[in-house]
Amino acid sequence: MGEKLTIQDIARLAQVSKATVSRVLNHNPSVDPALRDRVTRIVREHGFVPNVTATGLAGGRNPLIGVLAPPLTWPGIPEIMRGVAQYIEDSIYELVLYSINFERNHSDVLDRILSLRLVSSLLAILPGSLSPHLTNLYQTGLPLVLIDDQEAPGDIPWVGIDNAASAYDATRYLLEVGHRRIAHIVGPPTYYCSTQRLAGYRHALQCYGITHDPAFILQGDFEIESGRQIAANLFDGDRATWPSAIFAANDQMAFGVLDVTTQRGIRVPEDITLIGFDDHILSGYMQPPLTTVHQPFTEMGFKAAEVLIDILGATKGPPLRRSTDHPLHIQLPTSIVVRASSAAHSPSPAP
Amino acid sequence: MGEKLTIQDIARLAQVSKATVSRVLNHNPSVDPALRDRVTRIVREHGFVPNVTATGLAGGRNPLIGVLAPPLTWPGIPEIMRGVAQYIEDSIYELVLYSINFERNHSDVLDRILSLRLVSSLLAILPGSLSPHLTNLYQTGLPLVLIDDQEAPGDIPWVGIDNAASAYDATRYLLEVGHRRIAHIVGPPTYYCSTQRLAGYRHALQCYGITHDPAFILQGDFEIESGRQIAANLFDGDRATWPSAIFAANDQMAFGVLDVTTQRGIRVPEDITLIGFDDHILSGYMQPPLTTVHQPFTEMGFKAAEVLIDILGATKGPPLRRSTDHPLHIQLPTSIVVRASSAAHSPSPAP
DNA sequence: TTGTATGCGTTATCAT
DNA sequence: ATGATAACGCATACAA
Repeated sequence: MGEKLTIQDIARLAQVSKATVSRVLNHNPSVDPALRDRVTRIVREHGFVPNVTATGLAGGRNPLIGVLAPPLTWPGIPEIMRGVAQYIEDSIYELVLYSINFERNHSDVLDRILSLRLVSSLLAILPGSLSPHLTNLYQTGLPLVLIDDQEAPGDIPWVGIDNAASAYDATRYLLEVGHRRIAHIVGPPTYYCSTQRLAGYRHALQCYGITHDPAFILQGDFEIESGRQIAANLFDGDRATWPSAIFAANDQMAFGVLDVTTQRGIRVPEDITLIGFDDHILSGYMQPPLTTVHQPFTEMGFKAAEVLIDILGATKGPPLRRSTDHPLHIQLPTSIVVRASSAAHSPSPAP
Repeated sequence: MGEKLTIQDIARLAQVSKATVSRVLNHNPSVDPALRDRVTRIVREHGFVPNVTATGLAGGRNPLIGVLAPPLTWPGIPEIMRGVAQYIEDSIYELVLYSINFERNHSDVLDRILSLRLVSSLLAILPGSLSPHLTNLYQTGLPLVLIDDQEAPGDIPWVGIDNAASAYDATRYLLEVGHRRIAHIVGPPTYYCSTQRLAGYRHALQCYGITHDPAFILQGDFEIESGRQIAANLFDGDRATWPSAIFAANDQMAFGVLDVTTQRGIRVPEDITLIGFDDHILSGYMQPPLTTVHQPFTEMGFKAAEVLIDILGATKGPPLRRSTDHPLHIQLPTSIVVRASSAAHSPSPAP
């Protein structure tokens, strides 16, 4: 099993030339069926697997997919990677993981990765500051798929969710259980997902004919601490000015809000209803458990891997054949996970 | 930046032969300092990086480390991977991730991985049923490091914790705050860590002169449901028979216990004190937050990567030079994280 | 349809 | 100390 067989050995055993073995291995149609079977049998019998290194050198392409990912301890990343790994596992590809540390890595790291010529395709997860560089690389032919909610999707194949629609749904959910005074804690304004979620929130209010109250739009930064400060500030005000519900643009900020309500004895959802976004793995364990918008992280990873491998499969060696259709953007559906932070009752009977 | 320079190009630019450039690249001492500088400068100017594939084919070794890991959504795995990635990031190596699904993968998958000859070294995390196969491969020269608590460490380089000592510490902690009736929920008996933790528990009781009560040794299986059932069973009994404290061999079983205490209105820690093992990412968010033994997952990953790369560095090409010392086993220290499940008035941690 | 020969980019073994 | 040149294992253009 562990012997280092080469294509030469198989050729000798099958009484054919290396070239023929190679053709069989690569499913070249111009090979006699009988011969093909004989070679195939011997290959299988000996468990021969072509040396990836040699194949890569000779043929150009190798079955390696580079995955650029933030630290695996970030929320949602393990779930995404699980999906990626799941799809790749059933393919002929292998996964080369580049765990990037945004505080230390710059675009030269990306250059080095590609210079090694180990991987010739990339699946980038939340590339952040690397985005512009990746765009350049894509223009020059690098097969690339993005999972990114910080930048608006461009020409690059992209997998994600519809942030505006999801935020619309979350807000409408609150409206439908009777809330009319709904605040929104916004994420960093430079993030695409922040502005989209804000837009969805606004749109929902508009649809329900609710006049927009600027005091209910609260600027956060996705960190738990910002949720804490915003809540403290809000609850410092006269109770009459409080909203009856808060829609936080991510779960972490909602955690911050919960921290404050717990400290001050403000009841959730009786005094104030709370809904987050992401379905963080901790959300179901909060006190009370947090209602939130579930992001299908695993499915996103799975789909992104599928898209990339599709692109690779369609490629007949360099130069890469690019579809001239509109850019490939895949939006996966989200869903609202109702938990106790919103489930108790409606504050006022709906009309 | 993206041009495909070869060693030949550099040779031409530096007016030397490929061989010399190769020597400079590989820090071969037998090269004229002046020449070396000239070549080095040109290499840097052009950002030349040798093609990994070609290097691997010609030289045998490549800078690739295969990491065999369970699904990234398993407890502790992202933390371990974070440590692994952190160390590898600062080395010349790259990380090839093989996410293995224990329900589907068998040892033939391992064979295939090695047959590809992509990676020639492995870092295996909780290899489970792959252990015997890995042992064979190690015997035949595969550079390998294990992070595994299911099997007793053998000849293979190994990174982990001292389960017996850690369980001893946990039990002693309970004894020192006054408990004398301490139950232990044991993990699967086939796991090395289970028997070690049980041994540590027993040893601590012994040291405190406490007679061993078989009724306080409860057989679980590391799953949350077993904790639930054991607790239900325990609390069904006469209150006089209850222990005053429970030491669960992992946090998940402790979660199950907490589930039951909450349902039945049993106060923790007032009525019963609880301590777990692992410091699961959810433990600090339980109600009440769970006191537990912290496993230094990130450090374990970091250290394991360091050990493997040390081994690789000591290797002067195949055959691998093996140290004849005693097997390399590294035990990292654990620590007890005291939270409210064992300390009545400890503040609840901020998320 | 099949075999021969060349090349992929690098390292290593010879010479010089 | 440096330069040719032969591997490394495979794919492929070309010849047969």
